[in-house]
Amino acid sequence: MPRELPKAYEPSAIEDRWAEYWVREELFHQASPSSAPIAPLFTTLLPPPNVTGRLHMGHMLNQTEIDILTRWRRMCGDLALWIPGTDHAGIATQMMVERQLDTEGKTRQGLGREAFVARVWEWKQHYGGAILDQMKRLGASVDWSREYFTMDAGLSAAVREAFVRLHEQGLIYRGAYIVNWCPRCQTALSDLEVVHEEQAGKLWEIRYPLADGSGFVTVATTRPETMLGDVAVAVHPEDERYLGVQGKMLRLPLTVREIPVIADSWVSPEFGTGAVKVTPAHDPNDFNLGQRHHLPSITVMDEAARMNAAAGAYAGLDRFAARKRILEDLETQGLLAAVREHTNSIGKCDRCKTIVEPRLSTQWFIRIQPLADRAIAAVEEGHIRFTPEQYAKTYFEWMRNIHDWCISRQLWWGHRIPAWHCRTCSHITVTRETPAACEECGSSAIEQETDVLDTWFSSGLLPISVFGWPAATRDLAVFYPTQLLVTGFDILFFWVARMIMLGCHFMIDMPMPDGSTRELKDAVPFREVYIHALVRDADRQKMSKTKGNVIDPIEIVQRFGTDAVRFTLAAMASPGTDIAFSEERTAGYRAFANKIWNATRFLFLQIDRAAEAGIAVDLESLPALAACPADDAPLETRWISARFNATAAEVNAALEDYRFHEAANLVYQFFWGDFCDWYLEIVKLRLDFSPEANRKTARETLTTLVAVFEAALRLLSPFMPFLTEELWHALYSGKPPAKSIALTRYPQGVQHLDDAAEGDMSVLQELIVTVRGLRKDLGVEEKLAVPAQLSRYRIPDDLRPVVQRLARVSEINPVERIAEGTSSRSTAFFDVAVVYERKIDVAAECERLAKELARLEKEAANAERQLSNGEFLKKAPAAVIEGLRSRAGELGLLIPKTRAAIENLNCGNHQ
RNA sequence: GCGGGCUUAGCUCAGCCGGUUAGAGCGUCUGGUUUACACCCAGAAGGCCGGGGGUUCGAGUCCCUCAGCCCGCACCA
Repeated sequence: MPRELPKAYEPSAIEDRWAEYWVREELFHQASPSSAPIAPLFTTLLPPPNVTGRLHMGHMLNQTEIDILTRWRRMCGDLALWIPGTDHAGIATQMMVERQLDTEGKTRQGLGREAFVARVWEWKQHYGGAILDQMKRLGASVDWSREYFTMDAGLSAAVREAFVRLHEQGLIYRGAYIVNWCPRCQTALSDLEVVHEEQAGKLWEIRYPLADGSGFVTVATTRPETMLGDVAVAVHPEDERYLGVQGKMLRLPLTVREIPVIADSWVSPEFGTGAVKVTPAHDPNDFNLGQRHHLPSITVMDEAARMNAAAGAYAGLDRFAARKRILEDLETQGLLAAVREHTNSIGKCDRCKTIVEPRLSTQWFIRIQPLADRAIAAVEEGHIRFTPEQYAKTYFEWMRNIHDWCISRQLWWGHRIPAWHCRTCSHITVTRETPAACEECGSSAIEQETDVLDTWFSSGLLPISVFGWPAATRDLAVFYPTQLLVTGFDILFFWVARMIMLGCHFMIDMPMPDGSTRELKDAVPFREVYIHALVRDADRQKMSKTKGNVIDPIEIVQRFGTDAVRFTLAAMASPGTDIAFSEERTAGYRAFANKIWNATRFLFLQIDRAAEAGIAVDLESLPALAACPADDAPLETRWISARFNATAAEVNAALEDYRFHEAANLVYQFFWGDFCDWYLEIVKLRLDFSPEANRKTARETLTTLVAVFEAALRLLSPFMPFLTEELWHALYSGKPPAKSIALTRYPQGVQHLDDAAEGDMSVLQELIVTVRGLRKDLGVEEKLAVPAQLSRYRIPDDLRPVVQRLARVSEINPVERIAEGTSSRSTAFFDVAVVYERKIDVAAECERLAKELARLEKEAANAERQLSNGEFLKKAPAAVIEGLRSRAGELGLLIPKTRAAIENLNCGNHQ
């Protein structure tokens, strides 16, 4: 049956079809094995994108990397399981729906909690799948039957169980502390959800009069509006300037209150005036100070950061309006002593960029130290390995300075905290099942906590919850710990660190499948973490909506094809280095795909021609053939097999270490450089199917050609799954040995399969390239074949036509000595000359030779020096010395040759 | 303040455990429709590997230092 491919590679024509096929056929479904698995496991979780998300380059990089590894491991014979899902993303999703309501003139509050949450679910059903649909289109080889959502019933039950258990263990507490508060979202935030920005601000110095009228104490502040909540002024106990005022009372300006001057060594005398106002309700440090000195707290702002009744005349003003007014009033009263320029770092809400207000409020916290201790041990003891390694350091840095985790959020969308407040006795009941009455006093007047949990609480449980924890499921027994997590550094603390803490904490209590006690090494959620880089634009700028330099992966994919974009990301994904994404590069890899496409067309043409001559390729035995050609096979056959095997071995080794860029470049180099540029061109001469030709040669050549090609497709498959799937199916013309190339075996390869063939071939290649260069120098027209002379080397007879054809020479004759007056080149293995009447540019040639000679002499001197150095001979490895010796031998030959050539051209007279 | 990273060809980047002549893609220049491919083929030019010092038989690679750029973390009002 003739195989036909359109002339040009058109990715859009094939990709949708295969993407749909892979999902429809459930090719990547991985059930949990019923007995102990015989193959190694390869399990990984998709970092769950927000349901509100649209796919961006970061997702695409992440998915490309995981997919390459998963497809590779699967083809290597592992039980490969990649689990997809989405995160409910509390604040982000709530904001999205609120914005939608806003366009309808509605508000969340107007709707009420229940209706609002219903509305969010509705939104989720409608739009929440978008990002996963995009993922399907990109060919991610995930098990769709295991898709999760962090608010699914099962995962919600796990969340509740985890919360209750931590509470029972005394690791969850509730209390009034200063937290980061977003006045727009009107919720508490964890430290991680606050992003700090350096900003030019002011430091105001304000005079607080002594109550006895004996003068002032001048305080310095960046937040004058909070002064209305001041309860003291603090100075360093040994600060001589203030020794006299310690313990005295001050009159707080703009109010009728009097506050004391207290002494605390936390105050640094160098900063500002050395006197600091103390506002426990609006600053974390002041809060601590207040606790130490048993001071009251006065909250002067409401949830929206407007001044409240306690702010007296300023009540109702927004915090910044209040600041302005207060400064004006102080100025008027002559109490503003100075205004200084001051840069400080301002905390903003990660989601909405509103300036965060430290606020005293009652929240739920996790006592994190015990969890952190174990999480540190897990990495220290090597149970979890980070790549690149430096991230382990970052991880430790954070873990060792960790603060308790504020897990309550004043939102409606999320996992509601399983705690019930008793209106009668105000006891709080925390239970797994919704209680009917207060566990303390039995009153039925109980109400569930209105707060929900931080989104990262549920995603932090994913490695256990996706497998059915707290139940002791088969999945959990088999698949936990997972092998690998691939993610970006931006969620190292948010997510990776939390999974390690929560995973270790809960799983250490769960016995191993055989009933033995679980050790830390088996309690970790994953054994390896690979942190990938950031995708930037072509100018290395961070992509951002405000800059307008966001590259939409879908748009790029439409223009260049998924395979080309995947390959670009892989080829640029050197661990630890950000990716400057450039379209030119992607265009280059589409060209690569097109190159393979056309090589395939050539191949099919040959198969058809052979078939017409009655020669058939045995497709069934193909995969076995690429490995090991016969000893008496032609050089190019042995060479391409050796090259393929070496490439495959190196690709496997590179993937083992997450060196995606090396793996990709190796395949690229092999396919384009070795296979297309050399092998196909050589083979063209052997593929003679005419009756008078040697049919055995033709058949064997064709078989090797097809076998190597088929194996190379498999090698490329994890990187370019669509193209390879299409061509592989086409090769087998509708009768493939498997449902997908993704289910075939990955070539493992062997290094040094045939070094002799590689060595011989590289001399031949050098010869051809050298002659081409000579032809060019002599200005020989491209079409014209000219004679050449060769000494010190004998071309194998069967390759003579190949050299003639590829070097474009009419005849290449072995000679004793190259004739005088011809243009020649010498290498370590041969001297070759092209005979052509056209005069060469003698001056240019002399210059080239002079440069060449200088280079060779320098290198020779260098080699000489090393080889006469006793220390070198004593300490350097034998292979290095041997290599240098043989190179020195070559140089000893080349230098006189080059000198002779210079002589020959009479260069001295042409300078 | 603490921690980390980067600086190699015009551009974007590779260069693993230190080892013979530092690579790729793009761009540039020259010449080309040859049994698939102009999304192609052939050839070429282009590098004191940021500066300085050290360790070593040997340094782009290891150490120190300086300069420039970037990124995390942090309660200094």
